Amino acid sequence: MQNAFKALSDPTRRQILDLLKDKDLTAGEISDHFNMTKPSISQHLKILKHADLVHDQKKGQFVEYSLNTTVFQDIISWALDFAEKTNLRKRGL
Amino acid sequence: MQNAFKALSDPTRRQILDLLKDKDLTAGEISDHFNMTKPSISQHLKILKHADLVHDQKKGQFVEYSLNTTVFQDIISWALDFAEKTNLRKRGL
DNA sequence: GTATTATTTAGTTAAATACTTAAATATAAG
DNA sequence: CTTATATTTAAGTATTTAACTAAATAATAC
Repeated sequence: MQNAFKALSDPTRRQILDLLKDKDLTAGEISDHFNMTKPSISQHLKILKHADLVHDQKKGQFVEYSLNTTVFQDIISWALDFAEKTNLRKRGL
Repeated sequence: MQNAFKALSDPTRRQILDLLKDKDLTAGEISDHFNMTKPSISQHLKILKHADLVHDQKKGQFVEYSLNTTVFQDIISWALDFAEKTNLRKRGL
């Protein structure tokens, strides 16, 4: 999860994740959604992959990207811990 | 929530949040936990405050910082949406 | 008021980041 | 095997970021 927050700090990468939430897409399909060169998007995909936020699979000459939900679940646990612990403490429990 | 991910991308700021999870602390008490100058910590606190992750309150000559859980709750909703939606879709529902 | 302590602001610098273009790799098609 | 398409890697550059020191602000104590 160390790299996840870094990866999530960029708006382009969060947009990519939003696209992948609805359906799996190839690198080219993803880059079609942005006013940015393919190499730039490729870099972003590399960072998302390294943060385990996406998974990639070769499909012939294409590379299809999909969301990996495990880190999202880690983030939920992390944030829940803050919200619960803090709110309990503030009520003096 | 736009600024929250940016704020969370820095390890020092996440450590500050970890400290505040256990108890409210003044700016000076926070900086005591780091090998870093007070101005540097002050900048980090400013960023956390601007991202609504912490709240500050003047206590005499001190400034006491505490966690604000609202953005953590937003993050939980955000991540839940990814995890749920994606997992349902992958099961063909 | 003057000095002391707590914190923030301003200005500077080094390192990291997000782009770009050009070249490399890999698969597919003729 | 040559050409075309999809994607990534490499190299360079401009912007952003995270740190520092020095100075400013604010509250307390004498």
